[in-house]
Amino acid sequence: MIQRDKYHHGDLRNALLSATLELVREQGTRGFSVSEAARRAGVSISAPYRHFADREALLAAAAQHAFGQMELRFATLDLGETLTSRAERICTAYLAFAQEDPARFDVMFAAGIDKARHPSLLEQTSGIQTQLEEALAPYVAQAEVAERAAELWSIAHGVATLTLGGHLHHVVDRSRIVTMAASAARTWVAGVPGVHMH
Amino acid sequence: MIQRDKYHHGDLRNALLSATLELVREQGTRGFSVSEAARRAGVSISAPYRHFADREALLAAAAQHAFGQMELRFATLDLGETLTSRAERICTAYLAFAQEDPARFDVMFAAGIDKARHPSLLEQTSGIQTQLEEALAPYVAQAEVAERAAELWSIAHGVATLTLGGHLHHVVDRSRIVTMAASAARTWVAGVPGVHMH
DNA sequence: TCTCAATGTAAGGACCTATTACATATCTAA
DNA sequence: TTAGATATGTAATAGGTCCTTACATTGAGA
Repeated sequence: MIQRDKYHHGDLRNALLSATLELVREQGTRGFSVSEAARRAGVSISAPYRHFADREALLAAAAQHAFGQMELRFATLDLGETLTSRAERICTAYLAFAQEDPARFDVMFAAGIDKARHPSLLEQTSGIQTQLEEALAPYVAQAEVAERAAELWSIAHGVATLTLGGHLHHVVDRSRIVTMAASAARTWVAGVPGVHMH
Repeated sequence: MIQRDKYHHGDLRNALLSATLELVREQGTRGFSVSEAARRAGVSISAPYRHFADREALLAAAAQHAFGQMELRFATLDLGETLTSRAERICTAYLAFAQEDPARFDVMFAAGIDKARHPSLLEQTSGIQTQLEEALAPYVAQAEVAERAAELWSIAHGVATLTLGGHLHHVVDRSRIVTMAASAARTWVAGVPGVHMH
């Protein structure tokens, strides 16, 4: 909630992005509404439409920002110098990113945004994929880097989404989820053939 | 769309479940509405509320039905007699299940259903987990069966959700997704320690 | 200083959820 | 057979959402 005595907000676009994440945090992606975001930013219900074409565009912008954060996270991650450490740290970092703010992760992957209408999201998806490929490149045959990166991503993404969905709650203790993710990555690495040390 | 000249529908509950899946298929989980489902079933807008407490309850019932189908699928799956074949076939079957009707899969995992309000979904989740554990049990140390099953599930789920989200589109050719899923499973199995043959 | 583009508001149409009061059909037991 | 009682439908309505259109205000540059 921002104090606003002026007619113009000053930074409505960002205020709406914040409110969006806040709302998703409180009520889930479906609970989010443009009206409520406007209300929290202290402007009229129609003001957001000056900045975003429609409800989905606002969600997409929030997702875009979140993808940027994820990319930054990976870019500044200490990967280590073995395939095992890299796979493990990527998996655990991915999971941590999801767990430290589930709403942000949901906006990226579970908000039902139509990618055909927001192709920039798919470009950012490619960005993540590229980062993974670069991390694996030194340890994996050139011809299969892309698919191997996708495999690793799938493992990380699977653990993250099943956990956030609550589907592993009865299986793996909350405190052990991270070690399970690392274990999955380690186990997978052990099966990756290659001349380089693992 | 069902012909109905009588005052009572006769099988409204099931008609609504069908309409729900049909709508999600056409317009996504967000595009679905109770009103439209009622319209397609040929009843008044308030009729569905005789059978389902609210919109979410209808979605949850559809999800429950879908979970049943998945369980049946796994129950009738030829697993083979090696850990490799089992992991591979589970992964590819999971992916096939998701791809042959993405809407059904989305209702299960991406409809934003509050599991606290619909705990039966989490029980069915446990059912799936149990099936996976039983498939792995002969090949994996007793103490780690649960976590290993969760790892395998994560791989399968990760490939399925990333694919349906379109995030692997630029990476892995549509026709190769299935082989990639199998590859991920195989690679993982190679890292699973155990006295039994793989 | 004046003007214009950007950014806000107000009002309204179309749709959705969910509730309440009422209508009709079906089932059960005397 | 028939009279409730119960299940399942409708109509009407309140309140919320999305988004558009017409109008208001402001700030920044000519």
